[in-house]
Amino acid sequence: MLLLNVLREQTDKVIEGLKKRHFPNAEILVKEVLAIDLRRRESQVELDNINAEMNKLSKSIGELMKNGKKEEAEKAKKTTLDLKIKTKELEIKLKNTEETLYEMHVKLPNVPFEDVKAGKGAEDNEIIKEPTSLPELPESALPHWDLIKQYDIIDFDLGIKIAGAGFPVYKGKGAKLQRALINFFLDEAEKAGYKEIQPPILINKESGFGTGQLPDKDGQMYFANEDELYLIPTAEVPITNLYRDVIIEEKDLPIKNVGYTPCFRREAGSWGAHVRGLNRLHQFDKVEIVQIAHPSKSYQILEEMSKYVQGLLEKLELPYRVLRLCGGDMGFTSAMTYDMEVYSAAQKRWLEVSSVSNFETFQANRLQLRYRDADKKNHTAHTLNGSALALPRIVASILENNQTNEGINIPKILIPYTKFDVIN
RNA sequence: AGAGAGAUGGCAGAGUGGUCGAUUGCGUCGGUCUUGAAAACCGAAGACUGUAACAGGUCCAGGGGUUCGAAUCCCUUUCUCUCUGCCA
Repeated sequence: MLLLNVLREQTDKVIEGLKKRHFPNAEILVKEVLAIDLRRRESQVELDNINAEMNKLSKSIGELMKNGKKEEAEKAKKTTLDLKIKTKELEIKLKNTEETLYEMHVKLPNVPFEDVKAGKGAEDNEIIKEPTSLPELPESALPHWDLIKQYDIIDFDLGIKIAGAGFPVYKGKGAKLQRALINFFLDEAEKAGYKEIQPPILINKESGFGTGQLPDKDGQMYFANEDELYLIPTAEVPITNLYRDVIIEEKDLPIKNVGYTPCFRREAGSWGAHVRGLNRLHQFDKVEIVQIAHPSKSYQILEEMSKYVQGLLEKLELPYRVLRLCGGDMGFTSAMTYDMEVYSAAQKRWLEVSSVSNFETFQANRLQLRYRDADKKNHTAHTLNGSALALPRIVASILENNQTNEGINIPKILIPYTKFDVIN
């Protein structure tokens, strides 16, 4: 959430930023929010003044009662009656104004960082880095949805039987490969200074709001109605919300956490022919890195996180490219995002396997996440996160890129984890 | 799930209708003393909002109510603890 005073003081910058996202009616909306905000403050001041008067009167009534001046006290009581009516009226008015303001305010996405290019969608993303050449497979090469059947390692039909489409069952070496990847990612993160967290995978409304999934993405999360809990779409939600309503000492920044969790996404309306096999699922595994950072360091940290994720892909010997998302393709809460895409040679497609973002203060404002500097002053912290990595597409590209006539070769770095070097 | 008790500042813990934003202890920070430290003593210190700055306002788990006035009384939600039941 953008702070209203930022909106007030940097109106043009905000409008310009939202235009980069091709956010419809940016200018009108921001101006309207500001107008309502002004109204809100006027009502607030009016109410404050009446409250001040009431407080004074109440105090004096107490004083009079104590001194036994009952009649005068009764007289004073009568004068409060008018004030009370006014207070009620103003409170209702203020509440309405606040609600209107909130509804509009909460719909404003984050302002992109200055380096982010304007753009409508995926076609406008900048390619920051890409391989000089792409792997080529023989004509007989199979996409992963055929390979998993051939070697009987991932079973979609069984998943459909017990849950539904998009809930695969991993079997034998398929399950072991998953487990190996998870352990590998967690070990690497630990080496890089991240602290491992195992969070709950159901979260409440407050948490959903804190990281910005609610109200923006309500409907994309599974919801356990009886208990009003959401299944997490990413570990970002519980791990970042660990720091909701927290004031961190400046010297403790940055805070680096990593967590492995299953992730659940309804993916309502986003299904199609191009999302076969492991390309899009309702449930998948992901290791997520999360940092709470000092505002002056957050972009440096974003670069570090991006490099870290690239390092993982290099260790897995997967061809990848790095994109900087344009305004229109970024998530609602992000100020700048790098996407890492792996080339899956049998599908001849780039698959997004990681998204690393700096949210600046957008989440922290919602979370009330602050840090205290040496002068004991509180400031809003910056939050960042990134997938490191999302499993299914990594599995898909390992299967496809490493296939041979004798079987699928396991990347060298993973063999100590899988304890086998080929799937056959 | 049932019965009871409770939720107050970083923590512990007072406060049961009127200068209470809140006694006190611990912890924290500053000072005196000391070569330095400890101890002792003195002092400071919540968050949010608002203003050019003051002022003012809000906050004692969340929401609602009673009252001129609520941390304090009533209703409600959530959570915690104890006992009973059930269960990985």
